[in-house]
Amino acid sequence: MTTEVTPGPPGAGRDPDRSPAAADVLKGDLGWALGVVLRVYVRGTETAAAGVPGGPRGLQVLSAAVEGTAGNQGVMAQRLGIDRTVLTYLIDDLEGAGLVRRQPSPHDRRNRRVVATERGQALWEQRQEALRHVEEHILAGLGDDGPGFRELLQRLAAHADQAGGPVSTCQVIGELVAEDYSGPA
Amino acid sequence: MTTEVTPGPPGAGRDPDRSPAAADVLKGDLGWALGVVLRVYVRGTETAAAGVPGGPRGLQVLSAAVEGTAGNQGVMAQRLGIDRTVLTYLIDDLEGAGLVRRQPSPHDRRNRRVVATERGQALWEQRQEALRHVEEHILAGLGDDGPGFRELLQRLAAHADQAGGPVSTCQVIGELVAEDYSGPA
DNA sequence: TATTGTTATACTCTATAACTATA
DNA sequence: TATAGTTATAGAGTATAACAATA
Repeated sequence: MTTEVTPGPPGAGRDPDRSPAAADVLKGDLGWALGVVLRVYVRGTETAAAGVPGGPRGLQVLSAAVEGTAGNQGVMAQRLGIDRTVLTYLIDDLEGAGLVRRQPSPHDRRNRRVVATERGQALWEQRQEALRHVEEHILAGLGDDGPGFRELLQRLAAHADQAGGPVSTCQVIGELVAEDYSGPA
Repeated sequence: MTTEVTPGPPGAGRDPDRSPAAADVLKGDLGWALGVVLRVYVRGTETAAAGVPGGPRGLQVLSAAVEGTAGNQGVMAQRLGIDRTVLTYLIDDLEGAGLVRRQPSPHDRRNRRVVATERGQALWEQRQEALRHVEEHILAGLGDDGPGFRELLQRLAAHADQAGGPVSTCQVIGELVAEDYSGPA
């Protein structure tokens, strides 16, 4: 069973496959690290979101509804990082389950405020407990530094949430990118 | 243009839609924060990965190939959090572009080690620079705490990467989950 | 028989565009 | 005319299952 354990430094082929500092490039990659943690998180919340229509994402929509700071579906979609059209389906299902309700805004009847029903509120509070368990279980890997990490992450997210709207994110990168490698050699 | 700015505390409907502490539930949500940051990251890397077949994920595969600690495609897929079958397609495209190469293991000819070609290595080094720019740009939102956050995140990811394999992630959650809310009231 | 990788197919998920209503 | 939301449809993405090669 899996006896191949990288039996030492291989003799290398004919061209320089050896990297100058290829020790743990992935571990140094911010995107990889974020992906790993996020995957573990959503897998943990899948259990906590059992029975909720949209799964973990549906539970997030419910959270946004409980929060009630969305205003309309558009900003809620942007805040959650999902398309407006798929949010429609998610809300449809949550509304069908009696967890949320579409409340047309009296000021601008095009806008619809998504609010949690009494039942949705109760369910949210119940599952919130499970979510805290998952979060603590994940952050336990950091020991005493868990709360510190949480605070930094939230600061970062709050910052990125504002700046992430338009293009921003550095135009300078384009300078470094010239050739196109999609074609064969 | 968007004159609806939440004109103060609304008078509330008939049932208690107001939450006990619904101020910023999303900001307290670890999953939401991770998602926001990850989205900003991948959007930033899309530019840095321009021309690379698989986009940001293809660049990640290339990184894994440069690292060379994968052993076979299966563990690489697990490490990158993608399905083995889709990894096949990604490697196909990268190989077609002359960036990586499938190297059958001499010890177990079922295993294929994915290694970067000279061209892939060069491209990786070039784009690595752009990736660092993106990461620094994101972490700049934390000021002096950027490096600290990076270190904590990497520790956490390395930890979760090991424990995330089997089920783990808390069985206790299941106890809290009983009813099914997928059906209508 | 078990495992690695590939392939084919079906499925889900996403997003583009067209439509309704409100402004 | 412009915007919010919905709907329909096409497209991308994903995963299940069957297969070939190797152990």
